Parts: sequence; structure tokens; C-alpha cells
Amino acid sequence: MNDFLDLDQTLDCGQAFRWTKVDGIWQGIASGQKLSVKQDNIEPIKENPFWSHYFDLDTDYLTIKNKLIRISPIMELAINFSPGIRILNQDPWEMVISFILSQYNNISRIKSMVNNLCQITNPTTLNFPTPNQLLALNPEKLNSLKFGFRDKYVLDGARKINEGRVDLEYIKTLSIEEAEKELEKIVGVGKKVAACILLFGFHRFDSFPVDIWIKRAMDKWFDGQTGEKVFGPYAGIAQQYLFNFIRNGLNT
DNA sequence: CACCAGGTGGAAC
DNA sequence: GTTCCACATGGT
Repeated sequence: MNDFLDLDQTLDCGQAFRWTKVDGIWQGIASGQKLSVKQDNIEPIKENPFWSHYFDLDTDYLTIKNKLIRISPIMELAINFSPGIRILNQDPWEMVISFILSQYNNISRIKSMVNNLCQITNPTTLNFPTPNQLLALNPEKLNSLKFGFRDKYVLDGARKINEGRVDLEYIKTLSIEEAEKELEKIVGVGKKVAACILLFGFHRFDSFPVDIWIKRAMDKWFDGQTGEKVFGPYAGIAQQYLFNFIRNGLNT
């Protein structure tokens, strides 16, 4: 088992919604920066501090994976299915909106919603909108995005973050339980969405999002125990290997 | 065409 | 405190 970055596994495992693969080239935008990169040459990532951090190249996944493998044979299967997954360092605000949109939705449509949002707010740069840009969307444009019942949730998030009623910097200083409570001040952010925001936007490896797939996995293989109890401080990373394994790894 | 999706808020027990 | 249900829409 070596410690590498697999772009297919990392960018297509449900943690990021703004990457597309065209002719073998992964293209994406994060924090106003653009990247085109191929698996057989990831130098552009290694030599750029922003992208190195984004792809979490400083974290020792080898050690973490070996610890998780020792916990259970299923975890070993899950890790061996997609050993090149890494948890990205994504923008917290973008994660708030993206995972509000993720609820009761499928990944393919989440991607199109998020990309349409960027297209309609920043047609030339395709950057993710700021809270103000989101709040400035007129009703016709917002309606055209077809967020459905999530409209009011997205707006509540933008409003509370814009006004500082939910402070993303402050959240960085909080315990996992306090941080979760703070994020849940936003209407439409419950336990699961908060956990995703903390794991993918705040790099909190101790956050364990439980969606329908992870619920199935924990019931099926871990006697319904909690992820925190089974996997400890790296539960969030374990969760991502398990998520990809139970969704894509069983009938192949 | 049914069935389902990286859930949540709110009403009803 | 727990359980039940509506929710907008489109992918498969």
C-alpha cells in the first residue's frame, strides 16, 4: 500500500462537485483558481502551494490508512477499493451551499445545480458566488436554477453568513459538537449536512457524516454502531472510503 | 414509467 | 423525547 493521489477516486467520490474529466484531463475551479491536470503528470499540483494544500498532499494518508485497516476487514476492502482518495481542502462557504443543495438529491444533479449557480452568477470566470452575489440573484434567476425547496435554505445560509450571525472563522476554533451546533443555526442545515461541511470544508477528520449509504454500511457491517466509536479520530476519512465502497464497489 | 436521491423542519404523538 | 411526513426536481 503506497500513499498516492488518485484524481479519479478523489474528485469523483462525492466530496467535490465542480470537477469534470474531459479527454483524460481533470478540470476544475476552486477559490478563484483554475486547474487542468492529468493523472500521469500531477506536477502542476505538487509545485503549486494552493493546489498542494487543496489536494492535501501534506497529510500522511499511508499511516492513517494502516490504522484504519487494523480496525476491520471491511475497512481493508473499502480502502483497497479506492486507496487513492484524499480529503480535499475546500472552501467552507462553498461547502455550506453545496451540501445544503445535496440534501435529498443525487450527486449528478448536485453537480449540475452547483455549476449552474456559478454559471449564472459569474458567467465569465465561473467562480463560486460570494454570499452577496447569491443574495443579489433576482427571483427569476434563482427560480431558473430549480433548487426547489432548497431555495430558502440557501438564502438563509447566505444571509446569516453575510451578517456574521454564523461566523465561519469562529467555527474553526470550536469543538466538533459546538461547530455542528453553530452550523445548524442555518435553516436547512441538519446533522448530516453540518458533518459534511466540517469534514470537507473545515478538514475535520473527526466528523462522520451519516447519509443513507453510510447508515446502510454501519448497519450491515458494524452492528449499527456509530462511526466515531468504531473509527475514532479518523472517522471522517474512514467514512469517505466506506461511502465510495458501498456505492460503487460491490457489484464490480 | 416508477423509484430514488450524500435530509430536514415541523407537526403530531 | 421519538415518529411521521411533505418537500421540488430530475437522474436512472
